[in-house]
Amino acid sequence: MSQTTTGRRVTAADIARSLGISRATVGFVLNDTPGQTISEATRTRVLDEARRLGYRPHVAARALATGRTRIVLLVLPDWPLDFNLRRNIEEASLALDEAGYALITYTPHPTGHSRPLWETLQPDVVLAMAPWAPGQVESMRAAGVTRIIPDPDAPPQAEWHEEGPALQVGHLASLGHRRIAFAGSADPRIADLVALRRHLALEVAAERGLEPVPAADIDLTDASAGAVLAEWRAAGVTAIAAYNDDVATAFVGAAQRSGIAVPAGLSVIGHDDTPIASILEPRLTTIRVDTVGLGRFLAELALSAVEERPEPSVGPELRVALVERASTAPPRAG
Amino acid sequence: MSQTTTGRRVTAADIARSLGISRATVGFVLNDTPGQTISEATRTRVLDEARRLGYRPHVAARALATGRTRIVLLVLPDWPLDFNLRRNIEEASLALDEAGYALITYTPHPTGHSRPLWETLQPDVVLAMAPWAPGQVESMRAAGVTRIIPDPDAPPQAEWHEEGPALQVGHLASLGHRRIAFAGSADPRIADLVALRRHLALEVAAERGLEPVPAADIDLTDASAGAVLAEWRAAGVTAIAAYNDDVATAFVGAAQRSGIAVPAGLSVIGHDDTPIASILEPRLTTIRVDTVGLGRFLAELALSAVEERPEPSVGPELRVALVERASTAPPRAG
DNA sequence: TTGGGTCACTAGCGCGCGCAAGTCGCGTCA
DNA sequence: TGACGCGACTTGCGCGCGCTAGTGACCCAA
Repeated sequence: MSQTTTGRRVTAADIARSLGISRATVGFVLNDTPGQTISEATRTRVLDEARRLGYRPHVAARALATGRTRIVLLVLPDWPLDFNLRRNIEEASLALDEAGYALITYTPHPTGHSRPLWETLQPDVVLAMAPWAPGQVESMRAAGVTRIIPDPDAPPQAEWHEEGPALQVGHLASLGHRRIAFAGSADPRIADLVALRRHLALEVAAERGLEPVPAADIDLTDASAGAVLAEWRAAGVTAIAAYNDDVATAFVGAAQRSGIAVPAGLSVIGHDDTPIASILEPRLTTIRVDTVGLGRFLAELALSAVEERPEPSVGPELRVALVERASTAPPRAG
Repeated sequence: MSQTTTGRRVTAADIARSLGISRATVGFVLNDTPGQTISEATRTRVLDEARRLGYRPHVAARALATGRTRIVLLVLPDWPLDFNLRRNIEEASLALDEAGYALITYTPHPTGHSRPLWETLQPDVVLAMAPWAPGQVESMRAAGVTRIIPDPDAPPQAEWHEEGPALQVGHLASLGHRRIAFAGSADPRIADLVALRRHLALEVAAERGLEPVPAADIDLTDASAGAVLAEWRAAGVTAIAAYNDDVATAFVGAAQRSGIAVPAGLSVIGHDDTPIASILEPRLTTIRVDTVGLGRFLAELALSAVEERPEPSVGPELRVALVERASTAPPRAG
């Protein structure tokens, strides 16, 4: 028996009426309200009746009464959602769900004129993975959103968890490579992240006293990897650190097409450990990121904002890790 | 001056108080309530004051009062969101926004145990692009969702707007090709759509009295297109109709790698007219789908459900169109 | 016997909004 | 002159829920 039978939705008042008790009692039981003592008998009667009637709290009514919507809005950049990000979001969604919050993802489009979702949804928290664009913060504030992450008032701090490039370069260097190149993607939507990883790679190379790292961004949709590779080979490059596994794949393909064996003649290391990395021949050495941990961290961040407790610190389990496979090897002697 | 100044949110009552009029009048003005006569003077005073105070209606309160959330939930399959689909959604979102509805997209994940979004959001309409999975409909009904599209009670009807394969085969046949192959994608997530397009292609070929169409699904992540192509060539295939532009691209690449010129030695036609189609060399002949029209149609479908008016019929502008470029040509004589 | 202190509840307000029903003054027409 | 219609409002309820401020009944110590 549920609301479909009666046509009207089942409310807490229905439960109370059907049991001959007050609405407040029902509310206390259903919410486990602290500071209220309810006899075990009543408690189970309420719970059973709620189940029997198919009761579902009315979210709008609850939102009106509490002043919170229990919605977390995750603003995504206009990227192609890569494998990791998707798992990430899913994990965050799961963790938030357990805490009674719904995670909704949203990609504002520059050309679209539709009202941003934070106006229509009035979420408790708005979360983004990249810095806010100008105007967004004002728009959110005007819409009544008070909890915004990253905090627009805080000084810009170091990007999260970007230790992959250091691991890539470190690994290649420890194998004995001296001339390493960094390969990015030319997709304009991820330009910031590409630039960041490139910067970090160059930095680490300099610290380790390697020769200057040449860098180039390739277009995955054309054959530009081949041309870049030829250039780099001419310049004596023996290893490539790629922005992600897709870019790495493009270079492995280009190498094979020009008769260069991987890893004997060229080492390539990817980033993200996407499924393709372990399928490819040779299997890709890459950087694994802890998507599950990252997702939970994201959820924790949102919850800490809405429940006003201190921000979680990045745990050690969020660290990235090197996954050594078959696409890297010491440079050919001589 | 807005609610950020006072700390509390601005309500319609604030406007009324500040103007010395009743809350109802404010409501009538703000909603353009039909059947109410409001003097022009009062109307502008209310509107001005609302703007001055930075009034935003409280969505939860409105939802509680009206019984509708003005949310449309679009359930997406676990596909990689291709270019067209994204444009599609964006257009639908825009059209719905104009009508005062918010479009939220959601991908239920089989492994995720989080509550489906239709339970937490209580949307007015739930919309999907593919048939419902078992259990989903029950879950939605239990959550109180009454408007479900496609209607689970209606007999399964022909899929929307799938005329692309017929156009592909028709075009190739009219160029003089007699042995045409259909190339699908092996991605399991889009297996249904691939199967549908394959089926339609075979059907049209049979109708046109062509020789039986060989078909194969390739994995875009490996080199399987090359092997398939070799086989087809041996069987006398002169043209390929591809599931989408990506698959077409894979075959163009495979052909070039084995020294077959496109379109002189092999015709390839794609589907979707993604950006890559016009960039590739040779530029891809493909099928353009009216994403904008389709998006508006989707929005119209949702609105018709929520406002209980008849479903829109598919307009002629939603038809697919052949985009003739450089990857198809008559077969080589002899 | 009385006062105080649990325990297990109930009465009822407030959240912000939509809207049905009522009010009041003013012109119009028989 | 009174009935009536109409424009321009106001009064007030209800949506479903959370939760504060009670209210009895019962027990126990003084």
